[in-house]
Amino acid sequence: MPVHNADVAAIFDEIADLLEIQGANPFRIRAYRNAARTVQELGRDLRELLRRGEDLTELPGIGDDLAGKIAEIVETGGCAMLNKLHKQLPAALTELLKLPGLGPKRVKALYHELDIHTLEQLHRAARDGRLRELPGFGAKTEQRILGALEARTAAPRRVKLAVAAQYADGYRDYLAKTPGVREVVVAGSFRRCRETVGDLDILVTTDDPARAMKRFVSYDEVRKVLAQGETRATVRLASGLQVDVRVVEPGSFGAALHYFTGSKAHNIAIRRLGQQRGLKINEYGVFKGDKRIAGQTEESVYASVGLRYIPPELREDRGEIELARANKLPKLVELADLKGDLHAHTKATDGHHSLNEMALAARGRGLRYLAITEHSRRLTVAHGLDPKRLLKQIGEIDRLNAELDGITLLKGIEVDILEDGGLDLPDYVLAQLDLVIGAVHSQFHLSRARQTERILRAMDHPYFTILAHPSGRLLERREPYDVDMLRIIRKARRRGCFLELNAQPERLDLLDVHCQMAKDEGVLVCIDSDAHSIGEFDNLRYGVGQARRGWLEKDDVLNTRGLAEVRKLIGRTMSPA
DNA sequence: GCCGTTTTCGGCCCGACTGTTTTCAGTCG
Repeated sequence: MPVHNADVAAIFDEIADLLEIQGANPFRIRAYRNAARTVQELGRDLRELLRRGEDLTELPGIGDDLAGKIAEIVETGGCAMLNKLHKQLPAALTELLKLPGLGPKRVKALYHELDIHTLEQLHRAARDGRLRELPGFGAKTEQRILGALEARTAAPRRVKLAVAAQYADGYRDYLAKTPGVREVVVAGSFRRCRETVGDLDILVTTDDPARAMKRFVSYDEVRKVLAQGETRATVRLASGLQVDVRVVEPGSFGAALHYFTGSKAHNIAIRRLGQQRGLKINEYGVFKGDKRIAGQTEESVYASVGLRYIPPELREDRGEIELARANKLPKLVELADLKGDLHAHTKATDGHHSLNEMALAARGRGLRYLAITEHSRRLTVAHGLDPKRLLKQIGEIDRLNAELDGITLLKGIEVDILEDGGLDLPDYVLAQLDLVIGAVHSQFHLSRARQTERILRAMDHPYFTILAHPSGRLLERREPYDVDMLRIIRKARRRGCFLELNAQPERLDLLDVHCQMAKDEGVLVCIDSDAHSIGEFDNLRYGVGQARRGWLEKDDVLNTRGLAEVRKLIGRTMSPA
């Protein structure tokens, strides 16, 4: 079985868990966790890096020891150190750590005092009232563990960004109406535009903290108050979503917003910079001794450590701090930069609105061009178009364009890439289109080599313009297929094709790390709604968020250009080689 | 275990809330 980056990360995380239960040096534990994160988010395959003989110690947080362990895991699939730990502690203990209220100290106590090392044993002991006898445990802790065990299968862990937005907007508006409240901002991974969020983090500044806190916990969607203090509280909504609120006085707004936006890794890096300058940075401000020298705005926090303001989407400690110091941060693309959308469907296939309705809706969003790209015949569930129906639509688009004012429809197709890399429609039809989007909708489980060859071959087709949703993942439902993205991106550069960043909330595909890779290789990305109805043009905002997480600037995005230039760029790829 | 505009050794971010205590450890973000 090939070893993936995620497998290496899982091993490092398990080592960290077990070391934690053993009470090892916390900084050593953190080193394993940092390495797991680095590997997970790398965007390039460790197998490839090793094969090319690249030096893994160049990666942040990877030194000689961890580089050696990565090589060992990639080669053998296992890790001697983890095996050794398994001889000392049962592997299942790491499952216990995932329960709320159970950290390393308590898990250690459970194991040594009660010989508990599985969830089943824990469940039995909690029911029998044996947990409360342990030092550091009590009746409440026992109840909490029991509750967590019994609710375990319920409530999905993370929700898609677009779903979180529905809850976030309502809660924010409700809090903003509280007397005394000045600002309400949804921070956390939501503000950083992560594709999924685990909870909502809301920051409130107010002159009357007690009143704001009281109002927070009495929101009508609150099912349970999990914690409540004077400045911080946590609730669970009826939907299962967890929401944290933090209340600070207005003078701390910037520092609190920075702290509450994260990411954790970014915050740690910033605080370390502060420390080096003799400053202490916390959620109340930046302090020199007892004196607050910054914190009213986020800009002031960054300035205190000699940095330019860093947009939330970049705050992942992936190199943004070094660029901010050198004043070389990218000027990220914005929603208003988009001039068109190159992927949409109508009711001719699986969409819900007509050509005209889609055109008017797109124009209403300020777009100047919209490509109609139906599915092709092979996708029968979507009522995909055969040559005859596609030719008919081409005629309809030509007629409609003659009438439309302020927007132009482009003629396209989202054609299936067949298993052998061929396209699902004949050349004589594709030749009549403005653009051809190729998409993988079947055979997701081919080997890496075959899947990559399949896509590369499709991209060699003279009419191929854009690769749709390049990884194929569906959040929470389907993992990305195994492909060599760097080869695909380099092929796109040679062929003059483009990669789509599909803005559907469950896709958000191109992934952020691959956006960066495309940018580095000089390949333009196209942010498309893939709208199946007039409301789905809203999704472009999530596509832009993802692009920003991928460091893309206006010039890195194909459809920030006007129609004439886009025609020129896509026309170049359409001419048969 | 990593790392270096003070360092190849000695550091490594910082604070709130809960429950079990009777001054604080553990957990969480």
